[in-house]
Amino acid sequence: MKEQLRDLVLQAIRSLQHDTLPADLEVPSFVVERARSREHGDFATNAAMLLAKPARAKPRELAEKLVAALPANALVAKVEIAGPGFINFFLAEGAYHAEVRRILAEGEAYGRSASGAGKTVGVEFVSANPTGPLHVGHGRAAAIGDCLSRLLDATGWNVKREFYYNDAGVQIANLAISVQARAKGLTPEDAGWPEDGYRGDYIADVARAYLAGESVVADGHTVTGTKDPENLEAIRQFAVASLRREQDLDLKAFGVGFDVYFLESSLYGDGKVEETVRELIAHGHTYEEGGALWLKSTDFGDDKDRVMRKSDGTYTYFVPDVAYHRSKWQRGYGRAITELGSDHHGSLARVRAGLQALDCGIPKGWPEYVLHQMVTVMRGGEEVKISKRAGSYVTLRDLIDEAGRDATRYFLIARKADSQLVFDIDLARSQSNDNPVYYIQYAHARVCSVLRQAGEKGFTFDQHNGLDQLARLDNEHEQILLTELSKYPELVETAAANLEPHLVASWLRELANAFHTYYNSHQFLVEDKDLRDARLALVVATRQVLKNGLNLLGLSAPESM
RNA sequence: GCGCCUGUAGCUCAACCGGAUAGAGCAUCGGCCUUCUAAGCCGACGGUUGCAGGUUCGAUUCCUGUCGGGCGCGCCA
Repeated sequence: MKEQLRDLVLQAIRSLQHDTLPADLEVPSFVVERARSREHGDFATNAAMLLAKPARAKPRELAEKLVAALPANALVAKVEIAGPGFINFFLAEGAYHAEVRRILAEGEAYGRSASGAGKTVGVEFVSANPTGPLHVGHGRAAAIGDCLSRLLDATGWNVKREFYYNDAGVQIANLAISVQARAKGLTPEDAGWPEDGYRGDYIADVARAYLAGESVVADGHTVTGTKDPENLEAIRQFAVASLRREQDLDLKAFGVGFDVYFLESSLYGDGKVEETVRELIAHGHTYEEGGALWLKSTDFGDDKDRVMRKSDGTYTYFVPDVAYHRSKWQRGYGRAITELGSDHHGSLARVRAGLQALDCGIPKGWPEYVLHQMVTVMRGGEEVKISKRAGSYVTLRDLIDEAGRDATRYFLIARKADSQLVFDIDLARSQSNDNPVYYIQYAHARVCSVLRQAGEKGFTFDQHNGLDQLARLDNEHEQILLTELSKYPELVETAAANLEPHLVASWLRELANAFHTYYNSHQFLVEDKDLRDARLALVVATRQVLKNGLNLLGLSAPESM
């Protein structure tokens, strides 16, 4: 709808171009947007106000001319000029009726578009190292990354979800030592416990399984415990596999999966790290100082130069980071999105600088970053910091077990990524009207219930007739619901373009509200067959859009509650 | 000290990347169930958008300064 109106305005501008408007006019970036109030019609454009200056005319007079030049279109019933020079469009009823037909015809595909044109986008998120269970922050990352992926998929992108992890570095060595200590019967309270050892109970579980000779399947291969507490390498492999598997189980319970699991060690194994370093040197963006190799990242917008190779010969972590992103580029990700906790935002400028220094055609703003702020968990008005299993932090598993998958996902996605988030466990687990998740799902379940009731009352829903009778939908609540439904495609487009999945959450609430209000003021299962079919058509279309929206957030659409 | 994010109703948050009278939920108060699930609906109350300037037809949105909160500033990852 919006696009069609935009085209009309554009045509009007063009037709005025040699007359009222200068011929060499650069058409300003006017917007067509939803009117806030119904008095202002359905859509409004600010075109006249933006053109007023180049045309040296008064906005309202220019608006008059634009309106006169507007081509006729079946969509538009009435056009008005208001305020400082807004042009308000009142749509024909038929425009909304057509939208209902479209919803029922397209079903799950309603709201999908082809704007991504099948191009590939890599979305990296979570990327937790296998040193412990996933925490709330990872949960937020998982929810955001997964919903972003769904949004991009819905707008025609070929999405590759990617999880990158370090299976060989300092942290992993520390993990192995910790498990070994447990295997030898030490506890974190004992004198011989490793200095920076991981103290959570899960370490003891891994040690126990290792000593029992259990087998673990993770990322497609099987690792069996050798039972030998002295074999640190065997312990490392077993521990990494155990924790990877645990994380995968948590992610699966959360409804999140990946296309690619990328191991940092593979970058060393296949020489990609060395290759990246050679490239950087070859392009002259490095220098040696103090026995270390530096990248002149300040040439590319970083605030200081960075050490690549320490004087002990090993690389700093950001080198494999650059090599990894280079690999994404080489694998054909013309677009890449990296979702990170904002505590890592320091790496952003560094990685981009490294990629620019490679001089291999990577665009400046590549990859795009989506950063999320911290999550604090509250219960009974107090902050929760501890989980039994992990010790020092609240795990994603804790939340899923307590509040359920849907509520957890909803609460982690419903806020803008760059604002801090308070996760209220009491609210998330309350099965009451306090909880927005159930509010939305309830709307879906209610439609299902109405259809069941229809059957019990001996009514059969004739959808074809209903679509023919849509003109019978003439009350205010029906108008509001029709309008709300038609916003869905625009919403998906906007949320995807801005990388803001929270917009879907808040809009779904509005749609549910429009439905509940309608439900409370009108009976759907009336004796008048034509009216009944028309209302059922509207309500079934609402159910479809609710379902599509819930699906974008990875939430279930229950048929009864 | 420097950089990034942030400040909107008592609380938790929106506001379609400059638009018209800044919107929801929770909380508080008051209404609506012999009728499709009340996990619902309706109404009331609640605001100098942290503060001060600037840019223009118009600012919660952009710019500058300032105050408060978070995070980051290693030859750690």
